[in-house]
Formats: sequence, structure tokens, C-alpha cells
Amino acid sequence: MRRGITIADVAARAGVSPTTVSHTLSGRRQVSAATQAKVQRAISELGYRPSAIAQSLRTKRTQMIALIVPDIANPYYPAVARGLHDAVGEDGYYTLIGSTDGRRETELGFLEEMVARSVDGIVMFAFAIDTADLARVVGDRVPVVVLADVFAGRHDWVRVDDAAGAYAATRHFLDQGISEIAFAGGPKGRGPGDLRMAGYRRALTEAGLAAAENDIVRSEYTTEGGRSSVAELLARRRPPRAVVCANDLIAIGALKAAREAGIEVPTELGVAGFDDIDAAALVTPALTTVLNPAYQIGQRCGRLLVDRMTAGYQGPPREVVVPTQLIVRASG
Amino acid sequence: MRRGITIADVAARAGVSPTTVSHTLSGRRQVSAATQAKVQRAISELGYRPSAIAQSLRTKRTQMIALIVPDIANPYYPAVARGLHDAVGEDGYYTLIGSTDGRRETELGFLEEMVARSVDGIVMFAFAIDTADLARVVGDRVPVVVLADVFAGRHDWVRVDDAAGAYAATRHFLDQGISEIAFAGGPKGRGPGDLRMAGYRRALTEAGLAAAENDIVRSEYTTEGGRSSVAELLARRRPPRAVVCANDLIAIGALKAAREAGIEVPTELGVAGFDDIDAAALVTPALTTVLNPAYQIGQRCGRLLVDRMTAGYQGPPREVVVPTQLIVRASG
DNA sequence: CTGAAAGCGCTAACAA
DNA sequence: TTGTTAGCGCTTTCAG
Repeated sequence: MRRGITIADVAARAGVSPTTVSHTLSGRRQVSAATQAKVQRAISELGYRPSAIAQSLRTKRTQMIALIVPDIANPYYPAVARGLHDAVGEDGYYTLIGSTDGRRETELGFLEEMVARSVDGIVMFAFAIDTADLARVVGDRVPVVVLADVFAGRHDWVRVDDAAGAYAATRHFLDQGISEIAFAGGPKGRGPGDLRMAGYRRALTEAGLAAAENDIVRSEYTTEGGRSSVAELLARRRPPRAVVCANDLIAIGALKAAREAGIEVPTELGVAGFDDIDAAALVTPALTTVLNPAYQIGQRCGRLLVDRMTAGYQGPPREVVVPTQLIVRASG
Repeated sequence: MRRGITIADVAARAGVSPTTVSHTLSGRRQVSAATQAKVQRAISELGYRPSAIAQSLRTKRTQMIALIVPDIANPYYPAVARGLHDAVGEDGYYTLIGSTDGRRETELGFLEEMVARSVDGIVMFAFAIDTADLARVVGDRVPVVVLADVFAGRHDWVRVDDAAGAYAATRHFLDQGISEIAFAGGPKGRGPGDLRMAGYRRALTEAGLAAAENDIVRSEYTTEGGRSSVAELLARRRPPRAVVCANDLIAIGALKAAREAGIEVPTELGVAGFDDIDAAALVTPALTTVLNPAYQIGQRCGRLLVDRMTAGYQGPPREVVVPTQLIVRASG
């Protein structure tokens, strides 16, 4: 590993001061064309690249954004990461990613580390920490965009309209004249399942149908969870004609349960999912689902952050709600 | 944004020198228990966090690793990212991620940027650059692990055993007494399809069967590509009894083509994929495929890099071949 | 066991 | 239009 070339080396070679080299590079003050040429020549002859570290120490800006997610291997988050990447890339920001597994200690540790590294902004999918934690660890040192309702009103916040999405899916069945509609949710109080259930409930109520507690089953957000909870639903004396699911994996489990019970989808049972993961379009029958636009969410996070970082915006916390969209396929 | 607390503040408060604070933190020299206590108290009273930037400027180490991939939203790469993340995390390294879309200019730009930011190591899925580019931009400043055969022998290199995987899938059909086996590949010369085809060929040859050029179709690495190329195969007078596909998306397209042609899988047509993406287990029938262990690949990259970065290894470039594994499901 | 001082590579007052 | 100088916050000789 050879020693690097510094701005002083370039200055010496070009016969100017380091200041002038710095300014030719940044354009933050006038430099005569002749001098610029000399400097540029020295730079390319030496193969000089400024040290981002030294720049950061001086300017207090690192041009780095931290993205903190529970699991980067879960396909939802890479899509967010890509949206963020694309949104901030043109402003010269890069993304530092960490997976926390949704564990409190890891979430806190990662936040501390990111603050120590002076990232210019943080996008955080917080599962286990609260406002007090965030205030203590980050304070007002770094702008944060959160994706969790516990921080509502205290930080910029981006979310998908979960309730409206599930509402649309439920309406979709109602509009087909189906009224026996069940909901296959996630574990109580964890993840977005409850918000989605609220949308389902509202659609039924508006249609003059009471959502019986009986029509709601719960499981983990997995294929196996959906399979077993929906199997139970289908084994009843009066099984539902349709089931709205809290996410696509549960819905794929529902398809499996129907197949095992000899029930045909969509003629005997309509199935709707939520998220539109890649697999949704690939299963048989292809899944009707609610698009959860991860890419857009990442973009919006990026824009909120860039606004704060460039001081283009300094007002109170904003809430951005990204709309969902019903994607009708073969399952309902 | 309030001004940060520096090591000098802590030193002042604890009544010691910055040197001593530094050493209590790093443990790089003996500090008396009493002094340590004073320093720790001052640190927690002030909420001091050392600046990673200043540390990096001094020590020339950033504890950051760059991961450069064509598309972080493609589910294969996040799994690699997670493996890398987990492998280097315990050594205190964090991962900076960039998506290049496989474009030469973007790949080069990203590399330059990472060198300027003094990352301690680079993991690169190179699609468009060559050894000369890498030598010019990175030189010997930063250890690089590549995942592309054009750099063979010049950098540490990790790859999956593509040929062996496809060989195993082909053998799987041969062992069932099936000898009319086709191959649905990717575009010629792009991606791992050709290596996988070589494994397919070898299995046939070893079984005393000539692989006719006729038994090979090509398409993009997509579901639609697989659907159309396999549809053509199935429309022939003597359609194959099995098809080995260059990746899972093509294989899922093959399932679709069979369904459309009224051909039953696996009884009339066996289908095998490659990669074992999440969707492979979810389609109907579930896909028999070759596990491409992205997570492990990420881990191995991480370990190679950590070895280099900590100077635990300084020898010639190494080549790590990660084994594949046939996963038999319902499609063949 | 502890401290003083130098300097990593850069930028931004301030001065010419 | 350009240069001089003083740090940014830390680690590490070197010297007690």
C-alpha cells in the first residue's frame, strides 16, 4: 500500500499554494484559467485524489447516509435501499447499511456508530427503540427520517397508507358482491397488520356489514402461518368466500390451504395479499395484492433527508404518506 | 446541531491529558484503575463519542468496506450483502453499498469514490470493467475481492461452482432414467449461463449422450424469456422430457409454458432451476433447483477481506469456490 | 503510569 | 487573483 499523494504535493508540482489547488477543485473562488490548467496537469500527472476523510474532518460533512433496517436480506428493504440510493446519489451521497434484526441493542449500537461516523442523515426502520432512545443517542446532531409511528410528530416520517390499501382490497371483493370476507392478520401489535386490519374493518362497516371478531385469524407473517390460519377458516361450517391477508406471504399460504382443501381460487375463495413481492406474480394463481411501493418510499426518505441536510427545509417534522395501489391478478 | 464534545473536553473534565483519555479508550497502554474511573465518568457525564472521522484521518483506517453490485434490488445481492455484513460485523466493519446497473462508467465512478473515501476493502461484482481499470483506479491501495473470472489470478476471487451445480441437476434427471434433457440458457456470453451449460453438457457426455445443439435454447434471464424459449421446445415433434434452466426465473417461465401447453410437471416434463430464490419454493409445483448460496458467498468475501485488511494474509490471490447443492422439490 | 507536541490532509478566514 | 495560517479531533512518538 503506497502512501497517498496530498494536496501539498500537487501544489508543489504546480507551483501554487494548497489553497489554490483546493479552490480549483471546489470552484469556491475564482482561479485564473492559466493556474487552473497548471493545477489540473499536476493533478493528473500525480494521479491525485482528495482524501474524503480529511475533507470531512474539516467541513463536518461526510456525504454519507445511514440506512438502518431489520434485515437487508428481506426483499422489501433492498427495494427501499435502491430508492434511497437513487434519490440521494445525484447529490453525491452514499449509503451505509446496517441490519439490526429488529433487536433493541443492535438498533441502538448501530445508531451510536453512525453518529460517531458523522453521517449526514439517517433513515431508520425502528422496531424496538422509542423517542427517548433516539433523543439520547442522536439528539439533534443528525436529521433522521423514521418509518415507525411511535415517532410521529417528532421526526420526519414516511409511511405507506396501510389502511387504505387493505380497504381497497376489501372493497374489491365487496364490489364483486361477496360479503363473507375474512382477514388473515399478523401477530397482534407487531408490524403493520393492525393498520391493515383497520382498513379491512372500515370497508365492511361502510358496506353495512359488521366485521365479526370471528372472521379474523392471526399468524406470523409467513407462508406457513397463512397456510394454517386460513386452513382453519376453510374448515368451518360456513367458510368465507374471500380472505384479505396482512401480507403476501400469508396470502401465498392461503392459496396453499385452499389447494389442500380442494377449494378453487378464485371461484370459491378470493385471496388478496399485501406488498406485491416478486413471488406474488409468480405463484399460481397469480396473487391479487396491494402494491407497497418500497422503491418510492426509499426515494421519499432520501428527499426529506436531502432537504434537511442542505438546509433547504428547517421546519417542523413532516409526515409523508405514500399511496398504495390494488393490483388485480388471478386470485380474486 | 450542537457542537460535539471532543477528547480535550473529556480530558479537561477528568483532569488528565487527551493522551490518557485516548489510551483508556483504546487500551493500547496501561492506565491506572483510578484514572480509568475518572475518565469513564467524564465520558458518560459529557456523553462523549469519539469522532470516527478524526480517528480515520490519524490511523488511515476507516473500518468501512464497499460492496459494489449491479443492482441491490435484485434479491441475490442483498443476500450477499447480509453475508458480508455478518462476516465483517464482528470485526467492527460497516458496509457501504453502491448499485452500478452494471454500467462501466458507474462502476469506475463508484470505485474512485470508494478509494477517495479510504475504504479498507472492496467487494466488487464487476460486469463491465477489466484488470487494467482496476489497476489504474485502485492499484494496491485497497484490497479487493472480485466476483468475476476476468480478474482470475490477480485478485482474491470468490465464485459459486456453476458447472457442478448444473451437472448435478442434469444427473438428477439422468438418474431417473430420463435422457431427453434440454437446456434453457441465458444470452450467450453474458452472466453465468455458459458455465452452467458446460456442466449440463458434461453430465450428458459422461452418460454417453451427445448434447445436440438443438437441445439448447436461449433467452434473457427472466420469466418471460423462459416461458417463450421453453414453449418453443415443447412445440417440437419430439419435446424433451426434462429441462435444466440457467436460473430460477427461466425455470418459472418453463413451468408457465408447460401449463399453457397442457403438459404436466413433473410427470411429462421435469424442470430444474438455478439459484433457489425465495419464489422457487413458492411456485406450483415447487421448483427443484440448485442452491446458489449468496449468503455464504458474502461471508467468504468478508473473510478474505478481513484477512487482507488485518494483514493476517499477504500471499498471492486466492480463489474460493463455494459449492452448490441440489434442492429437490416437486418439479422434477 | 502520564503528558507535551507534532501532524494526518484538508478548508476557510484573513491578509495581501 | 493568490497565499499564509490556523485549526478540524484524534493518535502516537518521545520524554518524563
